[in-house]
Amino acid sequence: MRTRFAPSPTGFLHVGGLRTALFAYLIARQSKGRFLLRIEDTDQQRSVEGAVENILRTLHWAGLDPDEGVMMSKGMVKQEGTKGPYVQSERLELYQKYAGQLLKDGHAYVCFCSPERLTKMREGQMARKQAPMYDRHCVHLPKKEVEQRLAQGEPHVIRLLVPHDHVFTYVDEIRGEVSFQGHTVDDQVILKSDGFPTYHLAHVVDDHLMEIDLVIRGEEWLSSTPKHLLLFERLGWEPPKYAHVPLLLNKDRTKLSKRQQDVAAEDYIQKGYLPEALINFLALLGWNPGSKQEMFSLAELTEVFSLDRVQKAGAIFDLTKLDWLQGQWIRKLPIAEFADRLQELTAKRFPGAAHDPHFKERADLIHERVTFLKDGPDMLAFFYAEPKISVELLANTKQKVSKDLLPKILKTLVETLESISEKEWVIENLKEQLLACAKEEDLSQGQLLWPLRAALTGLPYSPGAFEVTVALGRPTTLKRLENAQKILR
RNA sequence: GGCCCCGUCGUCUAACGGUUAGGACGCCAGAUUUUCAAUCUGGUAACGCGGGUUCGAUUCCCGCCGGGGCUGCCA
Repeated sequence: MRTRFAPSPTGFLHVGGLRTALFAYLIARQSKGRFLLRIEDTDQQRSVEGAVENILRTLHWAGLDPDEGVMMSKGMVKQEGTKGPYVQSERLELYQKYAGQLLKDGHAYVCFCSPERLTKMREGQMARKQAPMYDRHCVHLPKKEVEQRLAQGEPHVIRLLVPHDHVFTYVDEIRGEVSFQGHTVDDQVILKSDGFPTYHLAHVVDDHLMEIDLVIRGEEWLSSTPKHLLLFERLGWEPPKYAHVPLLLNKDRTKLSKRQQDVAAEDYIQKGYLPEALINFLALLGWNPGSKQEMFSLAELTEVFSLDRVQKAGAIFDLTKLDWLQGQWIRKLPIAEFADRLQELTAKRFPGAAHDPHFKERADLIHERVTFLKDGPDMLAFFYAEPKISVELLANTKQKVSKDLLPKILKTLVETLESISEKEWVIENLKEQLLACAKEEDLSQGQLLWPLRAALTGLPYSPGAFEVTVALGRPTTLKRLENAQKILR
């Protein structure tokens, strides 16, 4: 199956767009077809510089690289494929040609109405509580007059002539049968006065010429589908299948908007979400596997995805589950990969981390405790910088460590640990010795271990006391305990 | 206003006439524990309303209500 994603380069890639792209990608992959990327830049005003690069980069991040059309190669945007160009502004003659054909066959007509007249017309219709629709003012202009005005270069558009007695019915891949009465469908402009096509004509011409089998797009297009169906019919082409996916919603169930929360995929990248997590989350918004499985890699999705399990209703874009998935995916990262990614990040704060031979073991200590990679450096800070410790931190009510008790505890810790040689400095042994010592001194485990951990890390929470003691090594451990003793005085 | 789409826990969802309406996230409680997480166990919570059809409706039909999308020479 050939599917496509066809964004407008009007800014950053919207998460809803990313989801649509994901679905199209999955269908193409699982049917061993192709996933195309086409740029819909027919609105010159709204095109934004750099938007194409950004869209491509985001798709790449998500693992959804297109295999035909507009793509990225060595950091440069280029087009690949035999059905191009894949940028609509480069296909103008094509649209004009087909618009001319429709005109010639009487399926479309030239309209000279000014924007002012149209506005006035609509206002009148609304005041009369009528549906705003073009009143066909220009439909019956004598052929001669049309030619004459055209020859004089009068601004005009081309409109699709919609037969009012026509009933449009089609079977949507997600919604089933949908139908519209012809008289409720407007004579839409298909070619603008600047010679650019509107979405409607461009979509039909391109998806036919690019041999797209299945159009997956947002639900906002559902009500324009009859126009597209008519265009295919009038051009003598077979229409593709359509799948209108439900919209992503704000908390108040309105269409997801920038006003209420971050909608650019870019925002989520910057917040540190893993592509695996975002993709997994997006897939589960509006689609379900029909099983109890919650975590899906892109490969697994390709395996089991199907449009008939896509929800009809819109889904609120609620991030709580995304955070959970993020935690799941980060813990699922193999330790080597987790360490690699974290090392780079940590080295930016602590250059020493770059060549730390023990980095992997250290990273492993926080693997289960971290949800975002960017929280990692803070959690590893005590390995690369002297921790700031205070009496307030060393004492802890919950652990029943009072300030009065601290000198004794620290002294005990120092004595016990000093008695352990470098060679015996392994977790099992430390555990055995320290626990025995606690018992001897009539201290609870918490009373002994909280000050140890706090003195070593300077943090209210961190990996366990034994793990930290081993990871830091004997000299550093003893030095930090001495420092702790000093601040008591 | 018109047209179209939609309606199960707070959220994402399962169910395709008969279930104690299931799962996940969240939340709450407990377990574990040297802290924080993580992990495990348990709990909380939903079929929008009214009519039909049927022995039986969350499920099928109709109406209402509610929500959304479209209604541009934007996509």
